[in-house]
Amino acid sequence: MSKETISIKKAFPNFSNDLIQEIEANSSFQTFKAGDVIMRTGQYIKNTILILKGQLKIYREGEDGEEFLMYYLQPGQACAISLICSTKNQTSQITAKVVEDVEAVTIPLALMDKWMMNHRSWYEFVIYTYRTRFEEVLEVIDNIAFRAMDERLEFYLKRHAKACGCKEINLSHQEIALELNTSREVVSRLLKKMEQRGLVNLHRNQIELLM
Amino acid sequence: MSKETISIKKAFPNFSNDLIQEIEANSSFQTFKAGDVIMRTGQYIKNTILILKGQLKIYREGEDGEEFLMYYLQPGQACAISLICSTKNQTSQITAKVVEDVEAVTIPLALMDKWMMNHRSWYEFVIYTYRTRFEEVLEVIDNIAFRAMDERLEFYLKRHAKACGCKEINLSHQEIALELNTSREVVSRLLKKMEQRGLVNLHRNQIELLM
DNA sequence: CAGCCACAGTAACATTTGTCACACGGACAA
DNA sequence: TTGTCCGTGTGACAAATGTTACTGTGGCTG
Repeated sequence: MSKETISIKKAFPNFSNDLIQEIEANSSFQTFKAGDVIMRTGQYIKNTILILKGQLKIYREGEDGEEFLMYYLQPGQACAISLICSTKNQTSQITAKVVEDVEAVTIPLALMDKWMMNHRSWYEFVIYTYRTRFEEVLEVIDNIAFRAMDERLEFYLKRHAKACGCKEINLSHQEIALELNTSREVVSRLLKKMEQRGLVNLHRNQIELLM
Repeated sequence: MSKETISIKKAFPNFSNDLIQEIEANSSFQTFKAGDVIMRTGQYIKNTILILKGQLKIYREGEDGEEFLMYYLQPGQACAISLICSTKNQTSQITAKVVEDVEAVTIPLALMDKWMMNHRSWYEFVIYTYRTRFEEVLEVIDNIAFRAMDERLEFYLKRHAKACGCKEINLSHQEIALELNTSREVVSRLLKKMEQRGLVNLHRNQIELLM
């Protein structure tokens, strides 16, 4: 068994052996460096990307270059948007940026439809991806529609901690401000209040979560 | 050809004859009155609903009963959420309320998977629904993330006019405020400004769009 | 007609968020 | 060491939005 097969199996344990063979025969293995932008708003989507290793963030871009974080992609996941856009020659509505170096396989969109019909495990994966991403996006809407910045910041920090699996968040206030589409000063202000409430400890380039 | 067959054919022209026969054999025809709540946050989803006539609005509910409009459903459409939740015994994340009296067919979720495999036109419909709803939700995120209330109000009015196909919007300021999750006074204020800019004419219970 | 009610307008004020200006300290390089 | 960034903290102010309170008006009903 090739090294690649093993890592696909590991990241996507529910895929059938048939499917994994097909993936290997038709996909290309790629790596991306932290900071790379894999997909950009307005670009045509030609491939679906399955993440084997690393981490991506998916965000929406405003007209004046503002960012707005939607969610993270991790090993065993795929970009719902790229799955959705498959049928038509669609342009991407979002931007994907590498957070941690990524290993991935890219699959030509043309195969999507075929696999949906022929591979039960692929079908289930796609439906599952749709569902979970849709739910995630609904949660994002809740946050910006119903909650003020202080709650959103708290939510953001918790989500980040969960994604990286630790309580130390190594981000500058500026970076956080970008992802929440607010300003650094506001983030500093709110973090200071959180520190006073005993929810975090603040260090240079690091926020220690106490929740 | 039964009356029902005709209206399904009309609302869903891309469905194959086979599929329509299956729908008729397995679905139940239902009507709902304006104001009815068809689906509510937290409820289990047992059916998919295909709209034949009328109009629904889908919104998200906040913890304190706030509403937040996501999109409208019209004839020829189905609730993406109900399609998505199909596989698992999922509870609804949204609420659906009837705007104009609705005629619809409801389909047991159990058939979804089967049809996905056996009916190409159903498969395409589902994928198309996913895609368009996802895009719509992304647009909603743009609005609340990047735009101030005045722009959101403008967008809301335009969308509403489009949905009802006319330039006269028969809504009170209070109703609009609910859907945008703001207060009536704010809506009044902004509408007044829009009137001064010559974008609308204001009447009792009616807003006339001049854009 | 009188009374009631929903809708709309508006002033005054509180709160939240965004913006500008500037100060401080650590890290690092010349 | 000195100077230069970068990240952070903070005060002062502006703008947008939420809140409270009150007014007027039209339509409906008893």
